[in-house]
Amino acid sequence: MMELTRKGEYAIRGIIYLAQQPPGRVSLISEIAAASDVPQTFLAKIFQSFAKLGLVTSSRGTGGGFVLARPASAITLREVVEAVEGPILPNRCLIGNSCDRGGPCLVHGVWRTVQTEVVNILDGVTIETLARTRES
Amino acid sequence: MMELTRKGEYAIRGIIYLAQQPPGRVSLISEIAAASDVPQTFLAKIFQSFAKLGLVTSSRGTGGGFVLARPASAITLREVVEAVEGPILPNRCLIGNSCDRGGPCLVHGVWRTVQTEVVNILDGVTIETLARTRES
DNA sequence: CACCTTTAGGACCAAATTTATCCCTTTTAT
DNA sequence: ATAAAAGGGATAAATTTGGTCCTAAAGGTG
Repeated sequence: MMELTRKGEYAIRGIIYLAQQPPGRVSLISEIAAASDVPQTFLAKIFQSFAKLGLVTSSRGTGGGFVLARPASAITLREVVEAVEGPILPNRCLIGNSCDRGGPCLVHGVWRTVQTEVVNILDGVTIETLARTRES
Repeated sequence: MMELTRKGEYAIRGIIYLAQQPPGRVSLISEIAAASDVPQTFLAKIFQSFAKLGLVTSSRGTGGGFVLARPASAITLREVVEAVEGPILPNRCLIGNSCDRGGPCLVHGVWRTVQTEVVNILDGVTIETLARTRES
């Protein structure tokens, strides 16, 4: 359970690739897709999300492509994951605290703890850190 | 992301109901389903899994039904969740450490941390605790 | 034994989600 | 103009989710 989907994996691979380019260097979606080993059209959708959320800057036409909108050290893994997978919510009842069935559910507190922990971990990892990691 | 499915929710509701019964009291699947507000045939499958894993004891025929196989204090939320949702694996690459694409993936360590944290949280909560919780 | 009750297990199915692909539009540089 | 790129919508196959249904097996009871 709790699995990241392909979309999430692709998103991470793609943005790490961008972070590994020389600062300011514009990358084509075709280039990122090839390097990250991700279907190009699918990755294009992912980067559209990134652009809408302000994680990357896109430009069209000749010489266009994608660049990080902020330093990689200012983009967290949480932002990247949530950009394509939505908010980290281990249980539906955490949305608006609506557990239904009369009264809050008994596991509410546990899931809130899980959510907080996972968010903290992912917030503590930047794309810069990942881009520099050699292994592990 | 990371959402528990209905199956997981139903599993938790069902086993908490069992834990709230007087010790040794046998419950019918129809009774548990009605009380937990879960489709009966679906819950039956869930309790089959519980029985196979030794979380509950089942008996057939007149007077049959389900009882906890151990004290509720000795059944963790993790066991219940994993019984129906499979192991807690935030990323596929944690299965056998096979990240593919030549070399371990850069996020491997992060996902392992997430996995460990979540497992620890869920291992720290017993069904007895949940059964006694009034709210939150 | 015959019959009823209850779980076990397999087959099946509809809906939702995932994992894409395709095509046309818009923007921009030359 | 034209070519190069991303933007955005429609579509679709595959997989997963969320069930249902039917028959079998096991265990009591008269």
